[in-house]
Amino acid sequence: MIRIASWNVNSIKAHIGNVLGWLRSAKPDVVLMQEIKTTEDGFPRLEVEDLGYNIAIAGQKTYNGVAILSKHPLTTERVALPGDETDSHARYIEGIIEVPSGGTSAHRVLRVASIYLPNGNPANSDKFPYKLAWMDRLHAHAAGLLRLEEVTVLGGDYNVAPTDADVYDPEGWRGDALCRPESRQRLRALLYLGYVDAIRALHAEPRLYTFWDYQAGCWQRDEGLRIDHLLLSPQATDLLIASGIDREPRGKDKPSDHTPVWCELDA
DNA sequence: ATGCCATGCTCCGCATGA
Repeated sequence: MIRIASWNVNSIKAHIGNVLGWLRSAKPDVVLMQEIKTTEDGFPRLEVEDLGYNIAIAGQKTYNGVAILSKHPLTTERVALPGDETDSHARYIEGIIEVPSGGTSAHRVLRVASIYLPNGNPANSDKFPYKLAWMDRLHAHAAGLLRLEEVTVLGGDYNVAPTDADVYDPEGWRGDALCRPESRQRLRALLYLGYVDAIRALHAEPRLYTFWDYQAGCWQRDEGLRIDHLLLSPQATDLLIASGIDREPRGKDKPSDHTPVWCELDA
């Protein structure tokens, strides 16, 4: 059994206490982390390694930045999404994890990516076409990964609420880049390739959110959005046992505005 | 209609976020 989580921590340095506390209690085997907001030299590597994690980082000063944490051996495959050499944002890192299987020296290969998809707001600015182009690049790369027929998890902050059921106030968010039809169409296109949303595969209940704005008491009113996702390849979907959203970190003092989403694979 | 709150840096006002 392997537990894989994705969490936008909104600055690893500002929230390291909450992150370490959650790692200790939730004990995920793999963490796909977004918005670390630091270069590799500013990442609190020793504190995380002390909890038994290997670390792979694609860092950036001030903004963005993604990482992979793994209790099992981890190899970095790429630190950028292919398709645009001029894109300097640290929004993608992909790695290979060797998961021990059985009592022998055999292992199963797990491929994971930590994704921080562009927000895209305001939707009438050049940030929106950047988001859509980024999603097109992700589609092309994700299609290539499917041809490998591996156990693959593409997890992260997709900055897209798939349907109105994933938004507390669909009408109010209608024109937002997180909910625009162009964004949702591209997220659906990833699913049509063959990837499965680990939450929706197992949960039909309403008000499943992963993000609550800091403002206007959104957390206290449970006014959130589901924008963090774990997309599973068919080979990973075959192993899917459980999934969920861990709301506890969002209720702590000085929290990230996102909370972890997780799944368990029978691997 | 706007700000609300929070992050980091050209660090006390700004850009960015969702």
